[in-house]
Amino acid sequence: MPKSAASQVTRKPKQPRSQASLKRMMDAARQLLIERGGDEFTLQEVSKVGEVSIGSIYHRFESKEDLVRAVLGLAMSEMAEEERNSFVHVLKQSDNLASFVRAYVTNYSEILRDNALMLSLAMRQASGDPDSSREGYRREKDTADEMARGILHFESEIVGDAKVKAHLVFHITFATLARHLSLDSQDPMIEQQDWNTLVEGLCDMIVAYLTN
Amino acid sequence: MPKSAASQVTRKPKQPRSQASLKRMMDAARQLLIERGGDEFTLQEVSKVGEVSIGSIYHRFESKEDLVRAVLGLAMSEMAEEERNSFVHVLKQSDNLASFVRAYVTNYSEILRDNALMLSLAMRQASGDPDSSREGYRREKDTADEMARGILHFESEIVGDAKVKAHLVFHITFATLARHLSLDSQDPMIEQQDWNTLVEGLCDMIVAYLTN
Amino acid sequence: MPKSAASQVTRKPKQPRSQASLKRMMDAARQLLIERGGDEFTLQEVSKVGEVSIGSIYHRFESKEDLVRAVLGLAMSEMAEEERNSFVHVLKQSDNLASFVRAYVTNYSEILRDNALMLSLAMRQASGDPDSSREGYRREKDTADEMARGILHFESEIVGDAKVKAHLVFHITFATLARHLSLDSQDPMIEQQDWNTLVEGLCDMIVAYLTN
Amino acid sequence: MPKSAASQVTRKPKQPRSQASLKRMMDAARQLLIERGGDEFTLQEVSKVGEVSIGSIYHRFESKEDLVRAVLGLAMSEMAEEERNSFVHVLKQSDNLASFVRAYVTNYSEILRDNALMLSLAMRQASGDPDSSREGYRREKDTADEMARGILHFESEIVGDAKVKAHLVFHITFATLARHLSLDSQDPMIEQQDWNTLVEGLCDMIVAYLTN
DNA sequence: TATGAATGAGTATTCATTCAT
DNA sequence: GATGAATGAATACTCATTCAT
Repeated sequence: MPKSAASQVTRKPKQPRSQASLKRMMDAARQLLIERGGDEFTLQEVSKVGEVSIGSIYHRFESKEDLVRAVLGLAMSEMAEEERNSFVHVLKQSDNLASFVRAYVTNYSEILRDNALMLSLAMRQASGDPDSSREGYRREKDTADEMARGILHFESEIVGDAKVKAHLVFHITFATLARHLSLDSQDPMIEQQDWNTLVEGLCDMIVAYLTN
Repeated sequence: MPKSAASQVTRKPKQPRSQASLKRMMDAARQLLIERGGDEFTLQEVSKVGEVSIGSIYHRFESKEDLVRAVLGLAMSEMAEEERNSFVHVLKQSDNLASFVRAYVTNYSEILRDNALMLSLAMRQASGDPDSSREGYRREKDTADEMARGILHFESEIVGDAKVKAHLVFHITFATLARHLSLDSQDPMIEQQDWNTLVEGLCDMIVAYLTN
Repeated sequence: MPKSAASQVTRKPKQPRSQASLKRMMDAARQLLIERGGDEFTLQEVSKVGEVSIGSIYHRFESKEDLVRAVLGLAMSEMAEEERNSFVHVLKQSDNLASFVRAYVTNYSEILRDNALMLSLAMRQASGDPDSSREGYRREKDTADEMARGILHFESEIVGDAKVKAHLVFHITFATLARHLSLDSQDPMIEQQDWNTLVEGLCDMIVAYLTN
Repeated sequence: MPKSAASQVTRKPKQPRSQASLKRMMDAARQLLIERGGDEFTLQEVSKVGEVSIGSIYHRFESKEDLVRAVLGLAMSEMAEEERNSFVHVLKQSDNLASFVRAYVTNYSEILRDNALMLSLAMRQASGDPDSSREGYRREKDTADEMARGILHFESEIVGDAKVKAHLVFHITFATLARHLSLDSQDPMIEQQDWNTLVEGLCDMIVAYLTN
């Protein structure tokens, strides 16, 4: 069971009333984060939207940055959870390397797409905040390990060092998808058509690489 | 011959004195941009470092943002110029697809690495500024076209639609390299060892994709 | 009972501490307004003189202009109150039209004279600020109505349409007095001698007009 | 013949080219003064609109304020000239006091109305600028003297000290008309209907005063 | 004389954070 | 614990005026 990311930066309230207020302020912050496409909101606004006093926010978080970090961390946690669930599902249905890769990349790209805004904010946050950066790397590594484990199920089809290749594949996959999603969070991103072409090409490339 | 990017946002001064002052303010801004890793500097500082009055800055640029845009645009222009020069060189020395890809990716990754900070700033700028975004897309497309032209020199070795594959290859190359450089500009990035592994793996993947 | 003009532009604080701070900032602003003969003062100065933080000012008012508007509005309110009090007094002591007119104009001119600076500032404010303008018109109309009511006490002495004449008389009275006070707020205005002549002549003219 | 007001604050250029440039800058300033309803324009704008260099402006005027003063002074001069012309005309056609007063006030009010904006700017200018203030008083006195001379043509009809009464009449006339014009320069002023009522009432009052 | 680039002092406003109630 | 009024440092931008060319 994933531990709440918020717990890492917050005094955990025991009272239900306090838990509700913590939820309200984080929800408000998330909402504003999405609306504004960044942290260009004031704590006054969080206070208003979430119906929490500013003092309460400072009772839970040491700074505005802390609050934002917690919200993004939680979002990333939830995304990781989605990934794990999706992964189990994908693995069950795949009986060869090509179909696994295709299924995995497709699913993963959808998850990234759904979380594009929060992800890009978390990545922006990471540059410049060593803690977030480390956290991000850790999470990315977890996912990479997982994908590698999946690929290794089909080790017999792979030519060369399966482990090394698997990790490389993940990094390239993530970089490519992330870039084409997060390059810009408000534009319509890439056209659906191009997106499909990109994903398919990427899969072909991966399979070619692993099996040659 | 590439036209200075600055010319697109600036009244071009004819006087040598003015040109010098324009250069001083842009240099100062670039220096501060690098030192601070972002636009967290004041115009007072630009004024001091560049020995230009604040009024002069506003005489040339409509806003601080404009100044930053111009500096980043110029840096991107210069990088594009480097790319073009490098490309000619690379093409001359390569007599098969594998060696071209290897040489190109290696050279390109070095150029990106040298310009990592400015590039990441430009990318950050692009998200949220449609104009910069468009400009960035245009530039990326130019480079993609160029790389594709290079790959097509070895069309005979390629299996499938060379043109489509070539463009895909560029996008994946750029995404992978950019991500591993720009994700964070102040950390020591990736270790040199890992970096070499990444670049080599990427090349193998590309070649495998193109020739299968 | 007149409602404080300030209440119309300000969040009314319930706490005594806050009320005190609101009073301090308005007093400071009024003082500076008078000292400088206009709004050529900075909020830094208000902050210093009134011993209130700049933030507090912005907590109460949306802008410097708003603060000035509130101070002038309050001053005009107070002046209107003075007028009302004076009017009752004047009416009691007068037993014929001539003596009423003389008493009224004299008293009114003294009130205007005492408030000359704030009045001229409010008039300046009104030009260019529709809200203030409307407010000014309303106030002027109220006073005109009142004076007309006074004159109508002596309707039997009046030749022609008493109501119409009464309003005209007020407008001419106000214009004449205001002009000779506000034309310039720092100069020694008109000499006392001339002023007396003016007021007397004005009264004569009014009486002649009403009774012919 | 009226001496140009500008001559009092300006070095007079002998060259026709210079005269043209002086005219251009004053015209530009007048235009901007009218457009903006005040001196809220920059010398850059004067420079652009009038196609004169900023240096040229400073060659003719010591400061922006000086330029504005000159433009307003010129406008006031022209208005005075209009008044004089109108006065001669009015006097010729009038054969009794009442008709003279009526004609004079009507004409005068039209002149004021046509010059309302420049007049109100000049009055604003005067408060706070002793020189302009004195100039304004002088001009007003000239007009007062003139009107008094007119009234004295019908001395036989007047009861009391004609001279004293005449001056008072002028001041009250001017104050009333000026106030109802300049109170606000952008609003539609007073309705035409009210305006006519005001002017007629004023005339009646004056005649009643003079003949009783 | 004419030009217009350069100067830089001056100021309203924002908002994270504190702390008295 | 909760509240939200108070704090005040920090900063982009304007524009009259000067003066080198």
